[in-house]
Formats: sequence, C-alpha cells, structure tokens
Amino acid sequence: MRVRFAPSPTGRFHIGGARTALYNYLLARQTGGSFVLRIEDTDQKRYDPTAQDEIMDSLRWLGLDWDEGPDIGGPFAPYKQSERLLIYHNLIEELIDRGSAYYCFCSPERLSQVRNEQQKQNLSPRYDGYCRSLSLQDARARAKDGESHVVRFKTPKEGKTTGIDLLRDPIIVDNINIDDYILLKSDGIPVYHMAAISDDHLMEITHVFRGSEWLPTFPLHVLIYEAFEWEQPQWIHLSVFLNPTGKGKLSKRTAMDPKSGVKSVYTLDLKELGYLHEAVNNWCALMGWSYDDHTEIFPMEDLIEKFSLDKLSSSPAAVNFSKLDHFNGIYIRELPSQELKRRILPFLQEAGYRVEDETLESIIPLIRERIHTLDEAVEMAGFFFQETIHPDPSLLIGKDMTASQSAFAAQRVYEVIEALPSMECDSLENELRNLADELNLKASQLFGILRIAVTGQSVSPPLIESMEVIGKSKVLERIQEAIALLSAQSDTK
RNA sequence: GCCCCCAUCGUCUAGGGGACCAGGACGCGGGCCUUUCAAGCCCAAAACGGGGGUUCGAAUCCCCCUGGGGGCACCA
Repeated sequence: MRVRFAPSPTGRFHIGGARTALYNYLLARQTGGSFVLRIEDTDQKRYDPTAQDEIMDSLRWLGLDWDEGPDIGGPFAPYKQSERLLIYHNLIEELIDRGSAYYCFCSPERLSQVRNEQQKQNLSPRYDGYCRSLSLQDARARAKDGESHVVRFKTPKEGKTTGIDLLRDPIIVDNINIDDYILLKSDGIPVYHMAAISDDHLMEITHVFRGSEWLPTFPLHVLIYEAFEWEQPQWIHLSVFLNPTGKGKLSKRTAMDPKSGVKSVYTLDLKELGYLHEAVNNWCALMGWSYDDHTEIFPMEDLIEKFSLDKLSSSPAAVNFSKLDHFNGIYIRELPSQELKRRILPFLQEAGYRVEDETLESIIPLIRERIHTLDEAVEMAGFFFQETIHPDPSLLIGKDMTASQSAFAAQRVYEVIEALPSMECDSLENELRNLADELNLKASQLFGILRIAVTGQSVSPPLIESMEVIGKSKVLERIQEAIALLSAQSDTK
C-alpha cells in the first residue's frame, strides 16, 4: 500500500490537513506500506516560501514521519511538482496525441466575456469549445510560434462518468456537465488536475485521501485516468471540518471570535497553546472516524492498529475544542513525569522564570491533574518561581473574619512554622490543623488566608505540599508580608 | 442559476430491518469527596429534520421535500 499527503505550500498548515495526513500515515503504518509527502507547488501566485517548512514542522510535531519526500528523496523523486515540469509536459503531449486534450488560444478576456454571458442566461459557466476542433497541425504550429496558449482536456460530450469513492455510493455524472478543464496553464505549469493525477499514478499511489472539495471534479479525474488507460487508485474523499456550531466551513475567521471556542485552526499554534500532539492526533482521528460505541482514547499505537477505512464517516464534522481540552487533560495525566516536565519547561521559560530542575520535578505531581493545557502551568505554578508575590490585600482576610483576626492567625502560623524542624508536609499539616482548632477556626478559614499569603492565588495547587516545595524561609517571608498587608487594613467588618 | 455531497442529543459519534421507549463521549446541571481548584466517582436533562412508500416490523432500504455543506478560475 502506498499513500501520499500532498499539500500546497500556500499558507499555514491547518488541522484539516493534519487529519488527512494522519489517516494516510495510519494506513501506511498499519499495512507496512509507504507514506509519501509530496509538495504541490504549481500555483506560483499563491506560493508561500515558508509554507513547506511549516508543513514539515507540523507533521514532525505530530509524529507523522514520511518515508519519501522532498527533503529525504525516494524512488520516485523529485517530490516537488515544480521540479517535475518535464514529466507533465510529456504526459500532456501524450494526451494530445491520444486525442484527449487540445491547444486553446483563447484570451482570458474572451473567456471571462463568455462566462459573463453564460451567467446572464443562467447557464453554468463553461468553456464554449471555441478551440476544441482546431486542427492539431495548425494548433501545434501556432504554439510553436510562441502564441500564448493553454492545453485543455477534451471531455467527451456524451455519456456518463462514474467515480467510485470508498465512503459513498458511486458518483455518476453526465459528461455534458464536465467542463473542458485547463490542464496546462499558459506559463507552462500544469494545474492540480493534471499534476496530482499524474503523480499519483507515477508514484504508484494505491489510496488517495483528499478533501471533499474535490468531489465536483472527481469525474474529470476519472476521465483523465481513462484517457491514459491508467488504473485508478482507491479514492477516499474526506468531509470538511465545520465551525463549532456546525454551520459553515471551519475558517480562521471563526478562530478570531473568542465565543467560538476555536483557539486556532493552525496545527503549530496548537503546540504553542499547550496542546500535546498525542491529544491533537486523538482528537483529529475521531472527527470522521470511530472504532466502536465507547472507546475514545487512542494513543498512536492503538490508532495504527485499529484504524480502518470502513469506519470512516462521510458527513462533515464540527470541531469542538472543549473535547480537545478533555483529551489533552487525559494525556497530560498519563504522561510520565519526566516527559511532562520536559514539555512544561519551555512554557515556564517563555514566561521568564528561572526553573530549577528539582523544583519543577516536585511541582509536577501538584499540578498535573489541574492543568488542561501545558501553558496553564504558568498561571498555576508561577508563584513557585517568583521572587516575590503581590497578593490582593482584601483577599488575605479570612472568610467571616476581620483583618486583625486574620493578621493574628497569620502571626500564629508564622510562629508555628518557624518553630518547626522541617517543612515535611504531614507534620506541617498536623500542626496547622491543630492551630486552627486552637484559634477556633475552620481549617478552610486558616488555609484560605495562608493560600493567598503563600501563593497569591485563591486557586492553587494543594497548599501544604506547595509550602513544602517553596521552603521554609520563603514561606515565612511571604507570611510576614501578608501580616503587614493585613495590619495595614482597618476592620470594616 | 447549475452540478455534487451530507443528514441520530448543542457537539463528536455507536447503530447495517426486530437485540433501541436509541448506546458512549465532550459540554451543561446536580451530588459525593475535599484546605481552593482540579482529578475521580455517581445522578440527571438532551437526538433519529419532515412527508410518503417497501415490510409483519424502519434510526436502519427507496422516493420527495427541507436543511446544511462543497464546487462552478490559466487556485488547490
């Protein structure tokens, strides 16, 4: 089995592409086949020189390594279409010789004029066949003379064409509805219809995954295969991703709207947002594919083992980022500590913290259940690394307490901790609970004051364990500061 | 306008004529646990778009309608 992922380097790499690449990869790895990366850069106008790197970086991040591609070569090199122009030219010559394609000298102006008139009459815009019956000899001569021209496919005017897609019923279209599409542009570069079809054949691709936006031109592609008398691959047209509401194709516009819940549609952004590639793969896989009526967690090995074409869905899927968050939380909780540490580190460093390995190591168990994305570690655990924190003074006042009562409690905590031989958390907790009893406070009242004093946050990792990590002197320092802040407040209660 | 595709809870989905007064998951609501927040556990609400057929029997098959999506470039 040979599959290929064939993106165009025209912009940023989005999650729809990630899913298509994933399915290709899964099939290749499951069957021991080959996964080919091919760059379809036949559009010189939309070409983005940074795009190929982003495609490859994204695939690498996701762990979707390819067996043949522009960077590593392979038996069917080159893998960039711009480097295969000669191949297409020869094939187009062959197609002309076979009577399935013809030169067309119509100017863009004439073409748009024809289109306009057709639209005015409510007809489908279609090439009117002006050059279709030019004598081949004359046309060749004109082309050789340098007259600007394209080459068009000579679509049969009668009959029907049937496309077989693995996910749906046969798609049968009247040939009269298929345009004489341009195969070769006047700049000598082929369009997708020519290049992709040729390469899939030449590279011996057995299964083609592509977006459902190709369904309308699917019959044309079948016709091209027939014209060359080539054997067709298995076709799988994947449905598009929809906006979270299920209305409209997922777009970067949606991602701009915070209400949509769409953090970004770009794969590499997801990495920056603190998502694990394991979760992204799992999430993508399940939009359009399912295994059974209850299994949802599929690490890559399981995906490779269990993926199957017959469980693919043909209906479009709305993306749901809260589900991604859910998956991400699960994978974060299951990641080995060393690995989680390694992945969180860059986010803390990015936030400007100097992170000692040992500190981070002891923090991991305190935060791993509390974060859904890696970047949340910054917010959750920043206080461990800050030299000083700046708690909101009003939050330092305990529940149903006055400022001076709170200050007194804090003072007593200070004394208790100062007297303690170590910050070992079992004994620390014991001491503090005893103190709460002694002060006639609920544990939650005392811990509340302390939490704000030590972490600066009303939501934090477990307090006692956090204090143990922060260390005695720094904890005492922060309590001291809290007492000062409390003493400066009047008892308004 | 023309062509093509799709249709089960808000969302992702299971379902392949009787096993379905439709199952799982996210989210939402409630509860338990609890030093906050999570995590975990438990409970609840929530769907077969409509109409015709076929059949003893339809979420499942067929047709129509509706809705949604995609396409109609010298883009992919």
